[in-house]
Amino acid sequence: MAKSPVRRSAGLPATLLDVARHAGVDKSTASRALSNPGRVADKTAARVRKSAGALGYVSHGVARALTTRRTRTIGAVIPTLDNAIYAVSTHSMEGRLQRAGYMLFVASHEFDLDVEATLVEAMISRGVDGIALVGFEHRKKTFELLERARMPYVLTWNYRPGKLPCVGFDNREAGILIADYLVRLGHRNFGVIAGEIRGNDRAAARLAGIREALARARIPLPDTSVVQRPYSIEGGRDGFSILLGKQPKPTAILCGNDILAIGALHEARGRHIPVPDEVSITGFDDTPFAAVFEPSITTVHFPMAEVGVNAAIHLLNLLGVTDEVPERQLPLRLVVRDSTLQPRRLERTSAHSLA
Amino acid sequence: MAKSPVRRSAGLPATLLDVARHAGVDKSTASRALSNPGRVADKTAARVRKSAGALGYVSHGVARALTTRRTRTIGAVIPTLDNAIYAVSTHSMEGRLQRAGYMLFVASHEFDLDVEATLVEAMISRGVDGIALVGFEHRKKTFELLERARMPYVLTWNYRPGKLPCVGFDNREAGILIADYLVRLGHRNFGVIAGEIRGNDRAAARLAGIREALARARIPLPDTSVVQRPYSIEGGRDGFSILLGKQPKPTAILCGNDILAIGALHEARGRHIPVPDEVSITGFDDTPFAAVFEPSITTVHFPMAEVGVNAAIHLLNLLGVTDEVPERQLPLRLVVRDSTLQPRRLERTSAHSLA
DNA sequence: TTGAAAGCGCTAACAC
DNA sequence: GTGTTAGCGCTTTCAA
Repeated sequence: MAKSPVRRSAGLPATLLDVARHAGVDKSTASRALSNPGRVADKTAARVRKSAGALGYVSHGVARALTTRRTRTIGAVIPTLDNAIYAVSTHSMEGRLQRAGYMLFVASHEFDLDVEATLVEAMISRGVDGIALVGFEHRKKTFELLERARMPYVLTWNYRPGKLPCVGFDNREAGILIADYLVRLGHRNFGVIAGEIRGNDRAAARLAGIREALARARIPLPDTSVVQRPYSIEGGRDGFSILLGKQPKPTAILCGNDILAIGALHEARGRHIPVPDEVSITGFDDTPFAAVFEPSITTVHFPMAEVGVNAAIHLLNLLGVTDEVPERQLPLRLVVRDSTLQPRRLERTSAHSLA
Repeated sequence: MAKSPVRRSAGLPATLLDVARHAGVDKSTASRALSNPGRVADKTAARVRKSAGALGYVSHGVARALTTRRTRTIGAVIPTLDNAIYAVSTHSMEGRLQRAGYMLFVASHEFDLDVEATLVEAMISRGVDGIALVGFEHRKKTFELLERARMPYVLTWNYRPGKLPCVGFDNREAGILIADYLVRLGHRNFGVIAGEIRGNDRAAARLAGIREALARARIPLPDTSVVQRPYSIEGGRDGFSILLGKQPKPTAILCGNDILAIGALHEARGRHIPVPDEVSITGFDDTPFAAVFEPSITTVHFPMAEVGVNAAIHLLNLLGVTDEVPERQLPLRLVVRDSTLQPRRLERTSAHSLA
């Protein structure tokens, strides 16, 4: 007898060779029968399938990948899953990939771009067919790794016209959108509770957009009116307290996302500061909670799920797996709710002028 | 010249052979130098490392996995990432695995256990070293796949004494905890907005716990007082509307999670039904929002992050990567907040009896 | 301490 | 339509 007889007797998982022997064919035929049934006689294919079933054969993707140079695996390197926007976009991305037979690695770097580079290397090493990153800003090393490995990749949650492989929207525009709105309402004193900007070019761009809109309206935004806090309710609370201590008091506080806004709103409630009457508060993201919080939160709607789906499509397209063309620039929408209003002073002024 | 000279010239990623040639050693030496430096002369090791750096060598994990039969990869098959509890536990799990040099596959089955089985097979096929599943209930096929592959696995978000490889808590107890609390407050008419029970044994166990607690107190819970809705704000709103239409009106509504509770609370606010005065509402999970919602929500605290971390430890332990011993049974805690109160009728009754 | 050789399980030419 | 053969890139005995 040759080397290993039917090794399943040893309790080891069945290999293609076991299946082939069981079906009385060569392993190459078994291979074809399983993954390319068209190139094999129907009867043979059926017999092989039956043997595979009988032996509980599960293909050894690692070995297959070594020859095909495809793992049917994508890597998503994200800041964190502990924030709804990345959780939701990663979820929708995975859903689309799953439909295409791809599996997704997910790894978080907690906004540390050096860790990100390490993770990208770890994914390349594991043979992923493509990689999704968040944002435009990455270490030089990250890009080098990607290039050297000729790795298809897509940058998400941000968009810029051109041939950059990205799927998202213009974050600066999002900042302008909401700041403009407040300016038009008549606000002149602003505070900003930014999330962490380091390692987060989207947040930085949003802040830049806010600055730009205010500058155009000749409204100053001193650095002391911009506080950076972690994206948490606590962060929003802190930020609010600090900004409310400034003179002149801001009549509008822009928060880096809805969580921060909720924290700010909660702190305002605790201090019996009426929102929006005394101060307007805004968020970003438009998470489901923004609509049901009391007061409901004015925010910018980000198409979280669409980011993920289109990132998946972009990658699958690059891999030649789909002809579907990704929507690369996704729509942004200002959602006006109850947490914003004209500043009081303005009302008084109007009242005066009317009197 | 042998077969391929320095193939990097072809633009292909460097292989170990390229590194070896560049360093003037055999590839087996290069291999040792890179992954087992102790078994190689320091000078040689240094030279190999330098060559690897110069060529931008990234190890081909797929090929390595074929020989070592280890991919340093874990699979997490979860219901969805679109729910904070799974997002957070998956996040913490990934964090712990990352520290140990493991990478995580994440795949969602949207509460469909047949899909789950497919995903488990896909992961086994990709050679994961271990798998984390959510809950105890799985298709027979899922367990067969796991056994046949001799795959280390852990069941999360649930706990039962014994040697079952699980990390979580007793969901039935969670249900009892909160139902008992409401019973002690004096409630006698209950409504339940359960999340989807199918394919979710945790939710089913929670509901069973609620039923058990009520039965012990001889309080009926007709099937019409239990509605199943998707875990969403909308679901909570719907459920609330339906239950409020019943006679007798429930004085307490238990929701399957905080999201449903928020939906119910929002609907109550829309209908000007005061909570907790007219109806008490509870959740499960204790997500950060439960504390800041108005009214703040009475709920059961689930240690989401701990579930993930300990699942990771459990798996790493099974793989012999760590000696750390996982906490398998995690603590549960009733968190009483402002969305619950004694039922009004009881107040009146007491008033009467006092008069 | 290093090199030579075998082989992990699979696919893909290439013959027949 | 099916079998034969040669690797994919790495680790790992086994010798030297």
